[in-house]
Amino acid sequence: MDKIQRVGSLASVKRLPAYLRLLMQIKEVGRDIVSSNYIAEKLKLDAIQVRKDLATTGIEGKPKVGYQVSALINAIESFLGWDSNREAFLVGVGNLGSALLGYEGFEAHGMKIIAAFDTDEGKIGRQIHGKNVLPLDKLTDLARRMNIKMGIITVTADQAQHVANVMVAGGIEAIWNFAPVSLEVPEGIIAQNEDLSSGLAVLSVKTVRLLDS
Amino acid sequence: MDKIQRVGSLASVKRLPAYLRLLMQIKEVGRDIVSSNYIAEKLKLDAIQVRKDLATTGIEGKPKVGYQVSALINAIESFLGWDSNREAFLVGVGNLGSALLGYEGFEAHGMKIIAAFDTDEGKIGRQIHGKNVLPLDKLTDLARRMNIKMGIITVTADQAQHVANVMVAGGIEAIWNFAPVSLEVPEGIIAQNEDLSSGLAVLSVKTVRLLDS
DNA sequence: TAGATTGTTAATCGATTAACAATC
DNA sequence: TAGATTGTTAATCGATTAACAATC
Repeated sequence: MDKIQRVGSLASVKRLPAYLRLLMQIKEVGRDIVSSNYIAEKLKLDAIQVRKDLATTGIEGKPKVGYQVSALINAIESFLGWDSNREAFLVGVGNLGSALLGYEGFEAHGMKIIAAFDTDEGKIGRQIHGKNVLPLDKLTDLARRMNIKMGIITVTADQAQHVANVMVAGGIEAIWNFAPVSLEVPEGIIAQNEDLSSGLAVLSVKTVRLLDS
Repeated sequence: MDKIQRVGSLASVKRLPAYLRLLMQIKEVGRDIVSSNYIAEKLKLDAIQVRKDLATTGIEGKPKVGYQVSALINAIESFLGWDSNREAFLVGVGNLGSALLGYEGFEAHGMKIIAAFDTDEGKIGRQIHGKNVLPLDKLTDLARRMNIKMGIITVTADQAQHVANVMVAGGIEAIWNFAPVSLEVPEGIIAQNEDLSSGLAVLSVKTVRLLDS
């Protein structure tokens, strides 16, 4: 486990989706071979860094030639697990939750949201972007019966921990959390916090500093 | 400029919103003083790191006592520029764009979305979460006249660069980009990319590795 | 072969963590 | 005063960048 963790830094993993997108475009155009230099230039990264990042996926390029585009795509998708198809439940059908339900790109990322949950009677029973909205208290049982392993949380901060508990009770092992709280989850459960305000903070600071100078 | 950049790492800045949220809660409860240890415990961070992070905002605590909650809140808000009120334009009234238009928390972050733009005739002229949807080709002129300095991009990847160009032409200086592309912007313009697929990649890798072991 | 490109090993840089002095 | 807490200086760790060897 430790060895696997060490292979490929977290920062590398975060850049992989950008590589993947670029490679898809390159493939679309019909090119078979690509160099780290080309990728670096397009994504405004360092070529050495590109090679290091790609190496984490296990792919090998050919000196003087470059990387084979489709092999690279496969390697990245496989490394990320995006070639499989994991089913997910989403909880919290507010603005953001609805937006995620409507986003069609997730299937290309190996994830399919198959149902949504909420506690609001006005939302339960409706369909949003073709997905049924079910009562939250059905989640635990359904997740167990359908063997769902992934959950997405788009409720408010004060409800998020409760929702996480419900998910864990249902056997969900990976939680993508958009609520601005850090969740308490048992050992072995993975929680990834997606905090939009962090990004806004960075932008704000850069803006403030720019205007200062 | 270099000196200012060095003060406070990017990683520190990203954690500041979490401190701010916790401090708001603490203030709500009526507590006036807080220690770095308490904050660290609540947010599952290291106390030394908390003190380092807080120091970047310029605040000083008192040995043996701790930090004054309201002073800390003010310091963080001021450091981030969240005590001011910047007006922003949003472009791309799809699922995500609509969600952001409906998010009421931005005003607490010093940002107010005052209008939305799109190229879809079916959306132009409508209101979404109380905000008018205007034609994109009005943006440049309006941004100039209203002195708007911040833009949010929630269009698809292929449209994002064009929208960025339009924003820059309108005098917008800070762009919060949710499209999965890295934007080309002139010197002096700040573009912050918010790439959700990076987060999903991290979660995916952790999941894959977990299931492997 | 020569040149271009990969991949590895070493050096640098930045961020986190540790040790400890300062102080209310 | 003594103990608790901040703040600073040093050490460690991880990630990026540089140098260079390997190779098609």
